[in-house]
Amino acid sequence: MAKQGETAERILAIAQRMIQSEGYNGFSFRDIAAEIGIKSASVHYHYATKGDLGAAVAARYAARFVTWLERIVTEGRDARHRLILYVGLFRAAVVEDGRMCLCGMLGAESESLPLEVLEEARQFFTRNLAWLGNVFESGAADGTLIFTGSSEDHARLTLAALEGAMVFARVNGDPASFDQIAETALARYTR
Amino acid sequence: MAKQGETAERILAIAQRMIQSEGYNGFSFRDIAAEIGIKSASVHYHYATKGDLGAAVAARYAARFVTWLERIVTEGRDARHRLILYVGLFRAAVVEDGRMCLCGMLGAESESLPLEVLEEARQFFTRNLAWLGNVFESGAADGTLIFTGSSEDHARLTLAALEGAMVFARVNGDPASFDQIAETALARYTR
DNA sequence: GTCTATAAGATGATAGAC
DNA sequence: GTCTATCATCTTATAGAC
Repeated sequence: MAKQGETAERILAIAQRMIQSEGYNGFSFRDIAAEIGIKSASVHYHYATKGDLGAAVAARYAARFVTWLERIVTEGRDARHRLILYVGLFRAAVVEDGRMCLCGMLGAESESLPLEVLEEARQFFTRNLAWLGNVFESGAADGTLIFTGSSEDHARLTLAALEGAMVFARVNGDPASFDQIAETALARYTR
Repeated sequence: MAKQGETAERILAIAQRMIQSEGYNGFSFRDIAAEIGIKSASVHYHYATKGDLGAAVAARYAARFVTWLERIVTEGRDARHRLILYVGLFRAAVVEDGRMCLCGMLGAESESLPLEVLEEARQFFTRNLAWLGNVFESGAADGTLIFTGSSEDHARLTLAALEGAMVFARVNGDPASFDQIAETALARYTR
C-alpha cells in the first residue's frame, strides 16, 4: 500500500483496462509500453513478472472496491438503497466503459492464472460476499429487502447475476441488458 | 453440419475443453497437437486458422445444446421440471468437470475474439434466451413457475445467474457454490 | 492426412549502458 | 527510470515431401 510512482500507476491503470477488455492472456508488456510511450523493459523495471503485475492490478482493484463499499455504507439511506448503489459500481464498468468486472474476467480465466493473481481475485469475491451478506441481513432487519432463505445465499445469487449480466452486455454489445437484468434481480426483493 | 473425420472431431473436443478451462487466448495449436500426438501443421490441415477452429467449436457446442434443449422439452413434465433439467446442463460442466460454460468464457473474452467466433457465441445466448423465455411463459401458464414481470426478463436473469455461478465455483474451486446459487435462484419461482 | 521445415512475428524476461 | 540489445521460446501459419 506504499505510494506508487507516476509510471507505475499508469501501468496499473492500463493493465487493468486491458485485462477487463481482453483478459489476462490477451495483453502483453509490449502493449502497455506502447501505450505509455516507453519500452517493455521499462515495464519490467516496475513489475518484474506478468504475475506480479496481474496480482498488483487485482489487489488495487479489490482495495478500491472496498473503499467504494465503505462510501456506500455512509451514503446508503437503508439496505435497499445500498444495494442499488452497489449495482451502480458494476454498472459503471460495463455500461460506461463496456468492460467486464476485473475479477469476473479473472474468475473465468482461473485455470490459466498464476496463483498470486488468482488469490487476489478470490479475496475480491470473499470481501464482496461478506459485505453484500451484511446488506441483506440489515435489509431483512429494516424491512427494505424482502426474501426467504439466508442472506449469504442471496448475496451470492445477486453477485452471480451481476457478473453474468456483464457477460451478456458485452457479448451483445448491448449495455441495456445489464440494466434489465439488474432491475429484475432487485425487483424480487421489494414487495 | 457434414460428418466429421475422426481427427477433426478429436481436435474439436480438445479445443472445446481448453477454451472452457483456459480461455480462447489460453491455448495453442501446438497444445492440441501434442495431446493428440500429431504436429500443429496437421491441426491446420483440419482447421486453417484459429478463428475457424474457434467458430467450429462454438457452433458445435451451440448445436449440441439445442439438441439437449429438445430432449428436455420431451422429458420435462412441466415448466418447473424443465427449468431444473436446464440447470443440470450447466451443472454438469462446472461440477463434474470444473469447466466454464464455453460461451460464458467466450462472452467474457468478447473483445479479443475473431468476429466469426463472437458471432457463434452470440447465437448461443440468443437461442438459450428464446428457449428459456418459453419455459417461463409456459410456467406462468401451467402455474409451476411463479413470478411477476416478463418471461424474457426472468430468462435473462436466470441465465445470467447460472453463468455467474460458474465463475464463482471456479474461482473458489468449490462446485457446491454453483448448486447453492442455482437452488436460491429456482426457489424464488416456487412461491 | 501427416510429416519436416520454415517463416515472420510476438512474448516474457534479462544484462548492461546511460 | 529508461534505454538498446538480446534471448529463448512460443505463436499462427504456409510450402512441399511422403
